[in-house]
Formats: sequence, C-alpha cells, structure tokens
Amino acid sequence: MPTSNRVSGVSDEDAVDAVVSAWHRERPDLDLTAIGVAGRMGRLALVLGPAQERVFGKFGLQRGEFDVLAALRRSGPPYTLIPSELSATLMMSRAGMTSRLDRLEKAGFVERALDPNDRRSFRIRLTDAGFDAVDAAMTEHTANVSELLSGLSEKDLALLDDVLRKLLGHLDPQA
Amino acid sequence: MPTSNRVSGVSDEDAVDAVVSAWHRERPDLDLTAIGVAGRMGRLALVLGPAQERVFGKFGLQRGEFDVLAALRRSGPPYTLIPSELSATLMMSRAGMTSRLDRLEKAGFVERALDPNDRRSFRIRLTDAGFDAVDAAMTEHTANVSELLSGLSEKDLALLDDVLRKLLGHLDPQA
DNA sequence: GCCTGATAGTTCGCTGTCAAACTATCAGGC
DNA sequence: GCCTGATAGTTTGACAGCGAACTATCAGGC
Repeated sequence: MPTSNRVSGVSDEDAVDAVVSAWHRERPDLDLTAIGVAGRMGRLALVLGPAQERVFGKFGLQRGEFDVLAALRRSGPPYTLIPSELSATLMMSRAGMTSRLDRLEKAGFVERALDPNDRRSFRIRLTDAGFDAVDAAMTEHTANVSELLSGLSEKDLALLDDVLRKLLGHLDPQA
Repeated sequence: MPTSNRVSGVSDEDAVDAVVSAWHRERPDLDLTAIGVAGRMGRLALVLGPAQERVFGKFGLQRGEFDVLAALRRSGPPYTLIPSELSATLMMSRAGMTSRLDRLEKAGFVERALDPNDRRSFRIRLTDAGFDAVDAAMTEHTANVSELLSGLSEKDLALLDDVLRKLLGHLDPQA
C-alpha cells in the first residue's frame, strides 16, 4: 500500500483503506493519495450529518432550518436579515430559501416584514419562539459536536482546524 | 477570539471565523472550538461536492451512480456484486439503490443477472460500457481531486489523512 | 414437511432542493 | 420622465433519496 502513511496501529485497515487498496490493485496507474483523503472526508460527512440532525430534530428543526435561525440569531439585535443574504451565506438557491422560510414562518419561528426601502424584498425576523428554539438547539448542538469530536486530542483538533482552514482558503478565496 | 488558534496570517478572517466570532459575541457561554472545526468541514463538503460532480457529469454520471460503478469496478473480475452489498457499502437505503440501479441499467452501464443460489437476489454486473465509463471517469476524478487538494503540502495532506483516520475510527468503529 | 421469522428487493408517498420561467420593483442613462 | 437592464422573490416542474408497507424467498425448529 504505497499511498498509505500509517504509523501507529498495526494492520487496522478501515473502510477507506479497503477502498483505496482495492483501487490500487485494479488501477495501479493511479495516484490515490488524494482519493483517500477525499474519501475519508466524504465518509465523515455521511456520519456526522445524521448525528447532528438528531439533535435538531429534538427541537422540531432540520439542519437547513436551524442554519437559517442560527444566521438570524448570531446577527444580533434586531435579529433581522434579508432572504438573499440568507441564501448567499448558506450557499443555497433562492428557490430553496423561499420554501425554507415558508416552513419556518408556518412554524412560527420567523416572520416576513416589509422592507420600507425596497418593496421587492423582505426583512426576515426571528420571533421570540424562534429565538428560544435556536438558542436551546444551539446549546445542545454545541455539546453534541464537541462530543462527536472528542476522539481527537486538543492538539489534533487544532491541527485539523489549521489544515482545513488552509484548504478552504485555497479552494474558496473569500474574505 | 479566544477559541481561535491562528498562527501565520495576520487577521485574514474566513467565513467560518466570522460565524464563530459572531456566535462568541452573542453566546459567550458556549465553547465553540468544535463548532468551528465542524463548520469548516461542512463548508468544505459544500465546495468539494459540486466540484467533483462536475467531472462525473462529463461521463453522463452523477456522484451516486459513479459510486456504484466504482464499487463494482474495484471489486475486480467478474465485476459483480449484490444490491444489498452495494447499499451497505455506500451507506444508503435499499430503496434508493433500486432506483439507482434502474437508472444505470437503463443507461446500459450495469445489468441484473439472476442469482442461482438465492432467488430473492440478483447479481449486478458491470457491462463493458460501464467498465469503460467508470475507468475514464475514475482517471479524471483522481486528477481532479488531486488538483482540488493541491493547496496542501504533502506533509499537511498526510497530517490531514492521519487525523481524519483517527476521527473516523472513533466515530464508526468498523474493522 | 410445515410454519415462523428473517431477509432481498421493489413500490409508494413524501420531502427538500434545484434550475428555469415569471412577476414586481429598482436604478441609471439620456 | 421614460425605457432598459438588473435585482428580489416566488412558482413550477423535475428528481434523488428516505421510510414504511408489500411480495417473494429462504432457513431453522420441531
């Protein structure tokens, strides 16, 4: 397995290692180093996603809805943003945002107020119920994510953060 | 920003830093270390996903379909697997696998053959066209992912792989 | 040899998202 | 002051995936 750089444990192959070594057997012409890393990230997303949604579900929210409420909440008083800001920050289509806001409005977590300066637009405002829901969800979400990442030492966590920051900065030169 | 551990660049805040520091302002009671890391991973997935799909699309495939063909291809001759194996390895529902296989069969990339030992099941076999498609797609996919991760030094890449392996091993103790 | 519970795959109904077409409004040139 | 192109949001149609209900088949106990 030339593309592997394992150090500690002897021969504890994980699912991604199995994939990579199978590919190496079938396609020895390919350099699979990056594939392994990407595979691990993908698999991680597949595990972490549902693990986080479980928490949001306890508060009657799904991931995307929480993201909207969270963006409003952390923007500070008066907890108001414009739909297009929201869809841009959350990297999603405006059509999708419309339907998310419909759901959140029906649930009583946000309300659409008129924008006095631009009659094409709205101001999406967090209601009191929305504020309470997102604060409670955020508290538990934070604890949950900490627990999920608790397999890493503080040093490893800082290392990971650093490398991810570099990568993100390279891929998406924003700010 | 007490939860940050930046070293090199002075004050180049990225989108995740902005989210974290906004949360810190609004909710100083929370320990946001893990949230930052999770946020970066999520955002990375949001960027890397479409970047990979672009390549698959060039071969008439979407991500999930490629994953099926890839599993068949790297299993080696006779390039045959059972649907339930596939849905398990790819971490998805069987219902979803049925429809993926329908699409792939209609496209001529796989075929369903009877399983002589178990009449409830099938053997999904890669066709010649499927073989060619997945091999070509894999070649380009590999190059693409290498390019996407090229912002990291070899050392950082190895480091990242190592930490992700630890994390995955902790979250999903499989083999 | 049946009967019972487990297993393989499909069908059905639902949902979240997207892209494209559409409506309403704004803003700038002249 | 209009007209033109851009912009904000919604509507529509399509689609991939899920969970639950369903059919067919297997396997093990007695």
